[in-house]
Amino acid sequence: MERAAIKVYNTMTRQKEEFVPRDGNRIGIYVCGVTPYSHTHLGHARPNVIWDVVKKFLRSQGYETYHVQNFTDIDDKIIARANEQGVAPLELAQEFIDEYLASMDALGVERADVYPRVSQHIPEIIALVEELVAKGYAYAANGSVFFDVSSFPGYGKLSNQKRDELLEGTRFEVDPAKRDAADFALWKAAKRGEPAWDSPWGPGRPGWHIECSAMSHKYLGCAFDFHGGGSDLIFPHHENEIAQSEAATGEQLARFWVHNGMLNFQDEKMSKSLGNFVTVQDLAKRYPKELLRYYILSTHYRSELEYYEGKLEEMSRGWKRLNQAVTNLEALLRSPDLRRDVSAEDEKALARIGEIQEGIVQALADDFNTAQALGLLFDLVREVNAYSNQDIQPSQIVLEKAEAVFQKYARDILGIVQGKAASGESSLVEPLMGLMLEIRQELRASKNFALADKIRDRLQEMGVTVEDTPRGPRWKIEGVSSDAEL
RNA sequence: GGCGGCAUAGCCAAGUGGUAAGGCAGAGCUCUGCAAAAGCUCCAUCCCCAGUUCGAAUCUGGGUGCCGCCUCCA
Repeated sequence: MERAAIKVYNTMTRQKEEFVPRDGNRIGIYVCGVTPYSHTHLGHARPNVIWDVVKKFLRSQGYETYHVQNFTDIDDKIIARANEQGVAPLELAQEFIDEYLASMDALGVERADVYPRVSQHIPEIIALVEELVAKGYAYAANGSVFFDVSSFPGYGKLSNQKRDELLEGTRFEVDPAKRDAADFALWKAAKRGEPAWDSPWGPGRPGWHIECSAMSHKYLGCAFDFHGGGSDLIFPHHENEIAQSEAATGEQLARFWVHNGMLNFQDEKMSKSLGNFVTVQDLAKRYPKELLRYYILSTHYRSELEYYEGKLEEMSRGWKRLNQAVTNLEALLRSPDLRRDVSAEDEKALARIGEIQEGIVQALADDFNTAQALGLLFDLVREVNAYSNQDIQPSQIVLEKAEAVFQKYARDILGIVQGKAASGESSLVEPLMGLMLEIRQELRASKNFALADKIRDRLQEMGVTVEDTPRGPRWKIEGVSSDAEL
């Protein structure tokens, strides 16, 4: 198949670069996951939905993807919270991991290929720390091991930080065991009451960044294709990962660094520590997942995205029009008397649909510009609605072509249009509605509008909308094909 | 204090040198028994100043404002 040239913005070089996979068709992706000590919120949903779309798009272009996402299930915050609640830290982590995965399912996000956890990779982590010590990049002190930042010349290359200026204006207390304040822990000596593992330096546990170096290397090797995460991870997390990994292997950690913008709530970053979050579980109960994705994808992934109460309701108006267009198109496609030929007018329509499709591919290939793709999808909405409203009978060929574009991009890749209404559902509804509308048509024909309107009103009260179109009446039940009603 | 990023209509949001996509809201119109849906038309010169250029929202310099990171964070 013909592939579009894919360009991706690389945080490392601060520009868009053409992307070619490391190994032919196979694309290795590592996206930083979460520290599961609290609820999964909308801010977490963003990178997941974005990468879900990226993966699906890349596959539609004929690539294979291998996606790794970690869980940092050993961490100060987990331990602190577990102690508060009197449960085991790993138990607490498991609880939030379950919620996290359920949240992603609720958003229609495809699972990663592997979800490695720190607690299950202690030997790999210890081996990596030992290697760094042996190579002179790290030193042990008081049962802990620190990375010696001065030993790695490239330190700061991702975030553009200068080592001398790093500590200016910092607000935290420096561990006295460190030789330099900028050094960071690879291994932390155990304190009482904390989970600990045996190591060459005594009982302890991994520092924050080391797990990503150990696990990305285990599952993806060196210089894998994409390393992703929120822009808040650029420093220190990703900078430190680079130092650890590249010092140990002598090779590049990842080829493309892809960072998504923050999701703001009332002009502030939504985050667990600020407590200003809305959980995915809660949102998924209130809104269809396709609407949530539509909202997230309506802005380019590198920009900030604003959330506020009522935002989804605002978004839903346009989103409904898109969905309705697809639903109507599919209903029309089922009607028996479509033209099978292709007129000169049809050729023009086919050409326009083809242009739109090509535009969507180009938009997604250009740094995954979902916002632009959405705009094009609305062009298609208008095209299709206008075409279907013509006096002449529409051509099946044209409708099928448009439907295929909606199916592939709006449904399969972006996931912003609801699935086809479950056909054959509820045995009686179809024929009963058919009968009802048939009678109502007869009432209208005999100008008994009062009764005809009463039927329509009463049905509306029950949640069934009836629309009289030039091609006969049409009915729909709100949210019939969704998990939640709007 | 250091390092990034952003600033486009009432709101949201694409567009990185060639004369402003798209969505929501608003106004008018068409279709319609009515309603709904849909379609059509209208609705901005791109934070400010100074440059470069035949030509800039797009490049350069200087302002102003906002956000993120430098502490856990997607």
